[in-house]
Amino acid sequence: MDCNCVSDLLLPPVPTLWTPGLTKSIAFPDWAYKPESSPGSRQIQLWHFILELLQKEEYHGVIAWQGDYGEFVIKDPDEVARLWGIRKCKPHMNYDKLSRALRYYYNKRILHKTKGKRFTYKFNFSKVVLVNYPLLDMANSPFLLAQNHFTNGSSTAPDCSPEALQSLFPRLPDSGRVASLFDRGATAPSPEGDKLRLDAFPFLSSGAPCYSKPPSLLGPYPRSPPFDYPWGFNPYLPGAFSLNNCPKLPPGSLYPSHFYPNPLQSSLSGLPHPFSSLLHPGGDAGDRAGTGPAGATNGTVGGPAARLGLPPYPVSMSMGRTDLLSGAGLGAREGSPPGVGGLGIGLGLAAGPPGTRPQSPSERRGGVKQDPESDSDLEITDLSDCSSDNENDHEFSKAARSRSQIILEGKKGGMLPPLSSSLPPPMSPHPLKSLVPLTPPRPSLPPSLSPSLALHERHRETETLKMIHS
DNA sequence: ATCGGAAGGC
DNA sequence: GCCTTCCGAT
Repeated sequence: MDCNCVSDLLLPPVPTLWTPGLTKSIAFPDWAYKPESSPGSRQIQLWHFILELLQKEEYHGVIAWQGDYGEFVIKDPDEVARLWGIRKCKPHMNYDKLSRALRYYYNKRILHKTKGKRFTYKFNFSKVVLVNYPLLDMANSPFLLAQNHFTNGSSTAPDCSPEALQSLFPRLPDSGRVASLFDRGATAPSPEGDKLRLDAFPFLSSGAPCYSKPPSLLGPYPRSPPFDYPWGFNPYLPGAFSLNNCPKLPPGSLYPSHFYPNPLQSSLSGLPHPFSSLLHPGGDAGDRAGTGPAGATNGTVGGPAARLGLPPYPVSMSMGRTDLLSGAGLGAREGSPPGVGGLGIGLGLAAGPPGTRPQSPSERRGGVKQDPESDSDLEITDLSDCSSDNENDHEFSKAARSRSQIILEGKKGGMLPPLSSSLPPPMSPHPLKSLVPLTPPRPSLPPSLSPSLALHERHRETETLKMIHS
């Protein structure tokens, strides 16, 4: 009766942020990567899963960001339900049940329904962000200002209560207290404590303009599988993303111009130093990735947002190897060394050769693809590993598939307008502000191209850490 | 289509 | 705790 869904077993963790060239590790606390950190369950949670789908271009025909920031549309309810059913080994999952689970999130304020719009829901980013910056004192942090930003300016205040936090990460001893951020280190300088504090605040480290790596969601995945990465790089090894340990970029890979925006971005950009400086290092962030403002600014504080696949702009990337639905558990794509996707996701490679677009499940099922079997490595349709409580289980996938309809949109990707409205000035200085050393404008040249710069960064990082610890 | 109560599984 | 399943109501 065991569910041996490979999706929950084989997928490697991925680093939170991926900074081409100037690599920087922004790892969340270990517990955040563990399936057990999901309350009451060691399995993936539905909202994780939804976010996971949302960030994959190949599923944009099924589910995609649309409308307001954080708003998404389930274009193919049956298909989403099917995928969810596969993931959870629930062959009889359907949209009715899935939507019930989504409704379950209403009370938890993780999601809410966009009334009047069919199959349209909206994430409450306060929740999502909190999950990733659990130690932030949202009540006193400028981050809070970002919250109302995502609630359409209306209605309810974000649920930033410690209780709410606990509901998501009950293991947190003292969620929501920024004080704990420092107390912990001062009193019990355990490695864990240090790690927790430092990792929780990427912007305390280097002010490097990080590019957000397409997130793996707070995952159902085990976080320490032996896994071979290309170029001899394993992002999950300690220090893998430290500045003197830059992963080599695959030949021909360039930084995509479409990294994730960050729902916090506009909020943070309105903040006083250090956030603003982190967002616009050197006062010029846009030239780095050759894009507009959204291009290079989302990484540094993009950890939480990116990790969770918050609304992409303008295009999201495939999850590659970490994409269970892409068949990670069923074997890597031929021709790709294992792990290419792992980094490729950050480089926009996993989606396929340049100029190509991964075919969405809907497209595939819809007959666009002639041979549905030929790309079975991209989609898990085999439920044989799942426990079965029904003799007709094998019909499930088929039936669901036949019900699915092709829903293609003219536009690619989940286009979302960047947040344009400005936030009110911060209510109070950020508690971390005084701890962050002023950083000079950063050169735009990625350290990967400049070893001496990398050394410089390393030194700076060290200094920063010293300051924090002192 | 959407909602939420209720019961039950894990 | 987080769904899954079922179902009546709107």
